[in-house]
Amino acid sequence: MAHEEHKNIVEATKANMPPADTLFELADFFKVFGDSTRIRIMCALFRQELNVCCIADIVGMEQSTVSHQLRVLRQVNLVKVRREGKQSFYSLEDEHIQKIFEMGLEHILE
Amino acid sequence: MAHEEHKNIVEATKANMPPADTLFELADFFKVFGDSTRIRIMCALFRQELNVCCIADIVGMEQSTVSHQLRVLRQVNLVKVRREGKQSFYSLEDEHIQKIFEMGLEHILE
DNA sequence: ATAACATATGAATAATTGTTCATATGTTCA
DNA sequence: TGAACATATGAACAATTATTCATATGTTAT
Repeated sequence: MAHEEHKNIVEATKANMPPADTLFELADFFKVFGDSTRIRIMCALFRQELNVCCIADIVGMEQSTVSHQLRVLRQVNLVKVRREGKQSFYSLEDEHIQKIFEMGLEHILE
Repeated sequence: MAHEEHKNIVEATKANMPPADTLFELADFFKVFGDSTRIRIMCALFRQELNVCCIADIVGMEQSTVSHQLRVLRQVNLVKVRREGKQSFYSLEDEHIQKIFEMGLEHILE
């Protein structure tokens, strides 16, 4: 490839990309979907809100593990908490989640 | 919460979830989106196919790094290669990618 | 055949991250 | 107040992973 042409393509492409920090944020967001424990937690929450020990039972992991991961999910606004007495009920925060899930499933089931 | 009720919710939720291995696959798929270098590579490929050194220039990383990450993207069928002489031209394999991107952006820009 | 170029790959390193154990915090009820 | 329960959190460890350097492979043109 000619040197000039290369340069042009590079510059034009760069100019059309979202700002770098947006893309970093985006990667951080998807990172949250990249763990099977978190995926299973979100999936469990599709039907209804659940408290922590139910979630732990469903995904078959320690309560502590689940608590840690719920914090991660909360930090990126994917789930929210509702405190009721001793229990914390978690639910999905965002309707994008189900759509993102579906797209991912469509891809891997091809 | 009563012990019985807990058990019922747990069982009902488990029964309605996709099989565990599907969810593991799903997590592995999203893991690929969870790295900013790969995100930037995919983003660069939205406009047109590109060869490896163009991509390296655009994302500002070593050719080697980009090659490694392109392999990852190829392994999960997110990009494909077309060889032309000395060069390898990469392009997006799947139209889901742009939609998944958009959903992620919608979420973080809220 | 050899030089020049483009890409791929293996090994090593550094950094990130998921899980667990132990324990702290917070809530309810006797 | 104290016991029992639900959840959160800190520290430690193991495992994964992204990047780089060095080099191998493959292609073109002289």
